Amino acid sequence: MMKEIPVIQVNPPSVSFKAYESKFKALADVKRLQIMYELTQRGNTCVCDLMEIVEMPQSKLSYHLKILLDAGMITKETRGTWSYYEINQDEVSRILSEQLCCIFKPARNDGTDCC
Amino acid sequence: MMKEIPVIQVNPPSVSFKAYESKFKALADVKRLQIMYELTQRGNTCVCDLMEIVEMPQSKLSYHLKILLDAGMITKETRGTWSYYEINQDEVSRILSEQLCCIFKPARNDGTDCC
DNA sequence: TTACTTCATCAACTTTTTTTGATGTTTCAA
DNA sequence: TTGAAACATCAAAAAAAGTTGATGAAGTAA
Repeated sequence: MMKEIPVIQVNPPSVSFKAYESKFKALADVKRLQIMYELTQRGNTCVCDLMEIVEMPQSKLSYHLKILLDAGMITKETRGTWSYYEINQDEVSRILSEQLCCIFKPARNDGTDCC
Repeated sequence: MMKEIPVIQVNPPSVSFKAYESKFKALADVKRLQIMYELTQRGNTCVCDLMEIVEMPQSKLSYHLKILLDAGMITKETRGTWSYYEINQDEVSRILSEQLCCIFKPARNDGTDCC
C-alpha cells in the first residue's frame, strides 16, 4: 500500500496556545462549571451564599474561585468583609460558542430562556 | 453592615456539565491544542507524520490523540496499518466561539485567513 | 512463513491538581 | 479593646493526569 506524503508547509500558529490552556483548564471541571452557572443565574454573589448553593466547604470554594478568577472567567469585588463574584460575560463570549454562552448568560427578564 | 440576602430560586441546570468537562479537559493542554491546530492546517493526517510535526514520541502522541478522540474533538479513520486523524469541525464549532473556531478552521483556498 | 511497519496499550513512574483542616488577615460591631 | 464573621492562604495528603519504554496486535510485503 502506498502512503500519501504531505507536502504542505505550515506556518507556526499566530496565537500562543498557553493562554487558552489556562482558560480551558478553568472550564475543565464540573464544580467550576456549576459555580459559573450559579453566578450567571444569580448575578453578583458572595462566597458565603455560594457555599450553601454549591455545597462546598469554604476553602475548597475559595480555591476554585481563584482558578476561575485567574483565568479571567469571573470578576471579584470586595465590600467590607464580603467578596462578591460575578461572571465575566465578555470573556465567556470570547471563548465559548453562542450555544454554550447561552448556559452562562443571564436569564431574560420575561423569564424566557435566551435560546 | 447589612447583607443582601438572595431570594432567587434557581432551577437545576438542564444540561449535564459532565460532558462539557471532558471536552474542556481535552482542550486544556497546549500539546493537544497544537495537535488540533496541525490537523486543521493539514487535514487528514496519519500518526507517523504527526509524530514528526509535533515532535512527540509515538506512545505519547497516541495518548493525547485518544483523549481528543474520546472527547469528540477529532475523528479517526484506519487505512491498512495507518491511522488518519482529522478535526471534527462540527464539534469544534459547537463548543468554541467564532473567533476561536477560526484557529481550528481550515485555511481558505485563496490563502487568506478566515478572520 | 517470516520480517517489518504502524499504532495502541500497558505498567511503573513523575508531575500536577485537588482536597482537607488549620491558621492568618481584615473588617465590623459590641 | 475584644470577639466574631468572611474569606484567603498554607502545608500535608490524596487523587488524577501525563510520561516513558516495553510489549502486543494487525496489516503488508517479500
